[in-house]
Amino acid sequence: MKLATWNVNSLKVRLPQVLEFLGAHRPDVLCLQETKSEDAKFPIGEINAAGYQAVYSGQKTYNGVAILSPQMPQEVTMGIAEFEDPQKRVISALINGVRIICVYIPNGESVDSVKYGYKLDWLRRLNACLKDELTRYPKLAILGDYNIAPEDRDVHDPNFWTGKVLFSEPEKAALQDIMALGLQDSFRLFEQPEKSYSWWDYRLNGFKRNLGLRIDHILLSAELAKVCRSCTILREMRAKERPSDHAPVIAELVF
DNA sequence: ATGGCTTCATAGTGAAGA
Repeated sequence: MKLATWNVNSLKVRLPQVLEFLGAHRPDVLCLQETKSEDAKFPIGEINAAGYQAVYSGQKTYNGVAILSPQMPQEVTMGIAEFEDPQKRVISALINGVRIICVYIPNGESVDSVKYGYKLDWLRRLNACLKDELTRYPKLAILGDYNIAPEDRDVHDPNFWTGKVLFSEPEKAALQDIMALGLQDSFRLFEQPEKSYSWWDYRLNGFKRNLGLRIDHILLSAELAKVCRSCTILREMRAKERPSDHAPVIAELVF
């Protein structure tokens, strides 16, 4: 079973690349973030024509998440339980007996921004929600754009990024608290190339100079980590014409 | 080594992303 995640930075703009990706990799699950698409404008026809079903929760201009699968997703829920949030950042579903949670964690803007406080509060609420999901679904995968680089090796210049948003201690601690629920970073279950990142700034030739951060993750419950055989960042998608600033990440599970 | 892209909503600029 192949599980993938990709922040597409506008599904409307990236739809041709998404369809190409589905054809090339045939994932069983593809989680999308930053669709920036109202539900009424979601390109369901093109996705169905590619052999995929989709569930989605979007809004105009900002945010927006979706789960694509050849099978119709079951037990679909939107958002975080018991948390009223107008921003469309979470969608969950059961696919093939695996609970899939697609997340677009807030960016935070900067550590002195009100959005940073929202991000930390949001992470606490996600933690509580995941704790509950784990009790109900031992086979749990949380995929998405976390907007947090977990360790020094996930950042092109740790000195530059120390204390900055995406790499500040409270953010890293919040991610560790989530992993302490019993979740593993699938990417680090395997040997990986040095300087592996999933996002590169559009500015300053960030991709060509590999000035990146690894902020897109696939976290797996113990039961799924046991059967995970690979996890790969598909950086070639970032090298295409008119790319998203994020590359997809894909993990393979063998039951 | 972050003002220096890209996208969206709009009709010339501004917000937001990371």
